[in-house]
Amino acid sequence: MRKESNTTTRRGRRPGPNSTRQVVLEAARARFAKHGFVGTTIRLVAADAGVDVAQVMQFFRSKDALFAAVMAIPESALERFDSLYEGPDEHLGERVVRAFLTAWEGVAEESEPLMATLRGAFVNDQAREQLSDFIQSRLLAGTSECPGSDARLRAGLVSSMLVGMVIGRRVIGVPTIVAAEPEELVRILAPAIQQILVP
Amino acid sequence: MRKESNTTTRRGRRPGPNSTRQVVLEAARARFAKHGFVGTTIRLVAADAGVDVAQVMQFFRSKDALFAAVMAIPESALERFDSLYEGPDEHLGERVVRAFLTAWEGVAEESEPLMATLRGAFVNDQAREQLSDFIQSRLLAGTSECPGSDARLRAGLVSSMLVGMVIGRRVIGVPTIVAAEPEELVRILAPAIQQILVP
DNA sequence: GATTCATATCAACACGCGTTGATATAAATG
DNA sequence: CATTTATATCAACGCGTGTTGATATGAATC
Repeated sequence: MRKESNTTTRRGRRPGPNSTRQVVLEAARARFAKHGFVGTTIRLVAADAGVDVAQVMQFFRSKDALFAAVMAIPESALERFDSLYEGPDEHLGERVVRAFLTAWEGVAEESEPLMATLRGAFVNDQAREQLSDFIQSRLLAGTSECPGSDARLRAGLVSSMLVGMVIGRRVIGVPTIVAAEPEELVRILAPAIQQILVP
Repeated sequence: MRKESNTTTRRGRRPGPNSTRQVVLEAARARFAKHGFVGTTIRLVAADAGVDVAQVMQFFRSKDALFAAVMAIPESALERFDSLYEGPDEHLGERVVRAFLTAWEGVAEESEPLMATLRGAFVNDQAREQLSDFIQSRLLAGTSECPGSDARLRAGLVSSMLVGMVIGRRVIGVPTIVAAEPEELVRILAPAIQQILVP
């Protein structure tokens, strides 16, 4: 021990701006969102990022860890659902439908982790649990839960069904649903969702 | 040419009852339904059926062909949706919800191909198309389509959302939705579905 | 009994995957 | 300059996969 000093005396080269790590993460986000967990290979992600394969393993420890880093749902997406119950009750359905549409179809930084989670939920346990939690309790985050009611079930069903709509639009690619304008979806679905949430 | 005879004079051993083929098909159906396309390996199917791996490839030509044979949606499931529009209009929503629940949760012979198609739709193009067709036009099979209306979109949305509910129940495993009784689901969802279908 | 075809078994192939180790370059410190 | 650490590159391993070919057994026909 040359330099007793403190418990931590940093020597040698300092960590850089982690620029390549960021590049890899973005490439992985896009791949996972478009092709799912099994459809995405580390080799492809590395190629997309213009980086060696081993580099990916050095930054993230494994494919699962990389996926976990990708599907961490960003704060902006969560906030979108947190304040949903604030406002007039008669427009709750409309706000909920809009929240789902913009969260899953908005900017890539927000929608890609959600798509990755969605596609991964069929194959990866961590993604399945994350999506389960999201469906189960995200809509309820802003409400006051009264026991003995079926509010939990109703909120879960709404989330589950709207996720189903997103799947029809972004995964299965049902022509009619894909072609529909967001506003048209809101017009059709809002009353039904409203009816489920506030019976 | 020893025996000129007709163009087809069958010689040698006759095809048996294809009993093992049936065993393989059932094993594959169960595997594909529970673990999806990529989660199912030919070796596991063969093991389940107590059969050699090469046997599976001999009966069905490839893994894709085996999957195609599995996910052929059985007639009984289709009929369930064909006659849905017959009956009083004010109970249409209820009938539709019930049809989805029994089709996807009924006897294995009917529900397993549907589950296999559903899980495979995220990874296999053939399954994706099959599910797309199902969502798009199965609910409309019994109705008279008037042009210029959005009946197609509404029916597609209903199917897509109810598939979403099934996913929450059978794939993601959202606790509250899993625990719900089918009758409770009908009670909550039927009015909303009704409202979408007959605006 | 010889032939012909259906059925079954075994061993192997080629491929892509996630992952690892050895090693080279580059930058910041003593 | 020497050392330490961060970053990058190369080549390979072990494994499981779908798929194939050679070959044996069994039953129906001539």
